[in-house]
Amino acid sequence: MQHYGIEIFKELDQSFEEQFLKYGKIISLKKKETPFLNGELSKYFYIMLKGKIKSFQINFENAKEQTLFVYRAGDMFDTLILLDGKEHDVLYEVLEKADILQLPIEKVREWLKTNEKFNQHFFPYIASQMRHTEELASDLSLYSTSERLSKLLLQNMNPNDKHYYQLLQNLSKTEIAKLLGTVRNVVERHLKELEAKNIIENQRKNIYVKDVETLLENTEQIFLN
Amino acid sequence: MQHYGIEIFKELDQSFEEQFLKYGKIISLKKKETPFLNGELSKYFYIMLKGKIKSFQINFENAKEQTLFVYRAGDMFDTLILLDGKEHDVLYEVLEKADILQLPIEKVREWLKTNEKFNQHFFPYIASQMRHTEELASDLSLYSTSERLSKLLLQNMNPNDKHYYQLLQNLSKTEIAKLLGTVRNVVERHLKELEAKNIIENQRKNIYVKDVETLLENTEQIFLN
DNA sequence: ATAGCAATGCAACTAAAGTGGCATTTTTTT
DNA sequence: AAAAAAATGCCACTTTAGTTGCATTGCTAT
Repeated sequence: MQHYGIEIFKELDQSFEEQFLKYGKIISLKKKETPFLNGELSKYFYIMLKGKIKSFQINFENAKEQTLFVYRAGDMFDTLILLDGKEHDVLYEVLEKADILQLPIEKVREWLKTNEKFNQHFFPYIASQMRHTEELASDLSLYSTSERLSKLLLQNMNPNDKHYYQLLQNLSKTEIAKLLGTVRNVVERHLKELEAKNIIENQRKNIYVKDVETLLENTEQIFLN
Repeated sequence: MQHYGIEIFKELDQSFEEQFLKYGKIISLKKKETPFLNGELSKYFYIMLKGKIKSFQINFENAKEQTLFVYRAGDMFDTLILLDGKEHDVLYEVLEKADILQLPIEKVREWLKTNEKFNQHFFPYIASQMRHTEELASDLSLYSTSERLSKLLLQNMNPNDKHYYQLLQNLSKTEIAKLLGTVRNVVERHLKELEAKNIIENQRKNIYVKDVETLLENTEQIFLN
C-alpha cells in the first residue's frame, strides 16, 4: 500500500497500517462507473488511493447536475454517513479509473474514538470539506459564471490549492460546467471570450492559461473575500 | 442555565453541566450587532441559548450577501475553527437579540476528546451542518429562485425541519432574499405571483401559506431529490 | 407626537444565463 | 478500417435574474 504515497498513511504509525491491511480491501473502479448505488456507503468507508471520483446532485426535471466534490488520492468518503449514520442523498461517478480502499465503517468509527493520530488527521479533513462546500455555496450565490470560471482556472494552476490543483486536466467542458454550476454552452461562451482576449488557449480536454495577470484582474474581488 | 431548555444540556450529565458553568460565560447581543470581528472566534466557542444570529458571506463589489446559517437555541459556532484552528472567512450579524454561552475553545477541544456524551452530540451536529451547506449549494445551482422560495416557505411550516421551522417569523424580505441567494426585488416579484394565485398571504415580516397543496406541487421535484 | 429609519410595492430596463438544434472533429469501440 | 460515441463550436432565441429609482407605509426612538 505504501507505494500509493498517501499522506494519511505516512502520518499513522506502523501498527495502524497493519490494521488497515487487515480490515481494508482495495477496489478498482472503471471510468464512467456510478458506484455505491446500493447502500454500501452505510457499511463501508472509503479512502481514495488513485484516480478521480466525483459526488454530485441532480435535478431530475431538467437533468442539470452539480458536482459537489472531486475525490482524489487521500480523500475519504462518505464522511457524513460516518458521522451520523443517516442517509446521504448524493450520487457518485468515476471520472478517471480509481483504486479505493474499502474499510468497515464501524472499524473507522472505533478508530475515530481510540486512535489519536487518525483523529488528528480526520478533524481537519472534515473541516476542509466543510470549507469547500461553504465556498461553493457562496460562490454560486455571489459571483457570476465568468468570475467563477476565472477563479477555477487559476486554482487549477495553483500547487497550493489541494482541491483544485490540476483538477481540470482531462476534464470535458461539460464536467467543468458541472463543477461551476452551469451548462456547457455557457462555459464555452466564456472560454471563447477569454481566448479572443488572448488570455487562454482552449484545447480539447485542457485549457492553457497564457496571461495569468489579466485573469487575476478579472477575479480580484472573488479572491479578496 | 437549565431554564433555556437546550437539548445539549439535557443530554450531558450533571458533572458536565458544572463544567459549563465553571468555564462558560453568558453574553447578550443586541439586534443588528455584528460581533466577532476581532478574532474572538479563535479563542472561544459559542453555544446559542436564545435569539437568532446569522453567518454570511459578502461580495464587496456589489454588496450582495449570502446567508449561510441562521443559528438558534442549541446551535454552536464556530465549528470550523474548533476543528482545524484555521481562520474562517465569514461575517456574523444578530437578527434577533441573543444570549450565547461563551466557552474557551481549548476546553471544548479537550471535551471533544475526553467526553463521550459531548462527542455523541457533536458529531451528528457537524454532520447536520455539512448537510445544510451541501443542500444550499445544490439548491442554488439546480433550482430556480421561485422553486427555492416555495421550498423555504414549506420548510418554514414544517415542525420536523430543525433548520427552517418558524425561521421566517419576523424576517424582512431582504433577509429572505439573502437566505435564498437573490435580491429583495426578485423575492417580492415571486411573492406577488404567489399572492395573485391565492397561494399565500404576504404580510409585513410574515408570510402566511393558504394553499399548501398547490405550493407543494410547485416544488415536487426539489423535494424528491 | 413626530422625525427618521426600515420595510415594502412596483415598474421599466439591462444583463446574464439557459435552451435547442445542428455540424464538425476527435476518440473509442468493434 | 469503419462505426459509434464523445467532445466541441456556434448561433438564434427565450427566460430569468438583477439594477435603478421612486413612492408609500409602518415602526421606533427621542
